[in-house]
Amino acid sequence: MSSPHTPADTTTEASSLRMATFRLARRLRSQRAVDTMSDGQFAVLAALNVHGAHTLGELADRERVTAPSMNRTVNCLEESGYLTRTPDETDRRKVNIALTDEGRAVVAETVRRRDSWLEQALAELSPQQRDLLRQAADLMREVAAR
Amino acid sequence: MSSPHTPADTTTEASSLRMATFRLARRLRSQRAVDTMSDGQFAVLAALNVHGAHTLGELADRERVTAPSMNRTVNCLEESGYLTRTPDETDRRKVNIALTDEGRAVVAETVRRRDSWLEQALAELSPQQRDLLRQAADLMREVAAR
DNA sequence: TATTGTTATACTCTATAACTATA
DNA sequence: TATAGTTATAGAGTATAACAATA
Repeated sequence: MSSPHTPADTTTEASSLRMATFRLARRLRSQRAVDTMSDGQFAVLAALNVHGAHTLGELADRERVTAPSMNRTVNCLEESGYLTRTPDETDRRKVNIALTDEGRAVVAETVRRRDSWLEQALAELSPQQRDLLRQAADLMREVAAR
Repeated sequence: MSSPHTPADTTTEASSLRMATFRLARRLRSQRAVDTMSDGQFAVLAALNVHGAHTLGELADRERVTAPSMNRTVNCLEESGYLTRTPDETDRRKVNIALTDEGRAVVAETVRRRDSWLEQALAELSPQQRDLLRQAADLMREVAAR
């Protein structure tokens, strides 16, 4: 047992990493209040930017949302001119979704803006600490892919 | 420039950590699909559990939501019997919000359930890798507190 | 008949504005 | 008059169910 007002045993390895992850994620999310795009919208543009064109179903699976939800998000991004829908040549039920040049530009700008706060925070750490976080990021991706 | 379908320079230190953090946070969040409580509701119970009683405004500030939003969340948790509202003795405009025994129990149970997936994932890593993540969690908390 | 995408509709969470009670 | 909390109402995002088009 610890002090009177901290009765929870939040000291396990997993709890510590879970709480740290949620806290940093929340902090990063609050930092992007400057731009108007939602997390979900940006995640779609980022996925298209990194992995190339997707069908609607592929995007929905990747982002773990339903097809109607993804459809709404894609509609919004299409209206904004950030992506295009093109019927698939070989299977005309499918729709290929791809970034426009403007979409690519908005990804680059959003990444730049979102990362600037984190870059400043990392700059205050030692080279050893930054290297540790770099390795940790790889492990976190590995764990998340499980 | 890199390969044709990966035009973004998402390879900076900050981008890598940001993406890994969001990805792991999303994975952890999806893993708690078994319980009915939302992230926001659980965060309130966890804050009360760790830091003791709060007023409504303090909870809203801590969770970075508006007072009406927090009010709704607190209403829901009060109906479920997880917390109590008590008018403040010295300033009767304020309301002190505190966990019930049932609230404390549900925090402990939820933490246990949410962490079990992560514990299994961590068990597949080497002791060195787990130690690295332990240190990284401390650094992430430090960065988030900035 | 199965699959892909879309539309219709409802629910949850959050926000702003307006209101009540107390300082 | 200012502050803490609450209520009223609206907007964003997500879900399930139903539908259309194609394989």
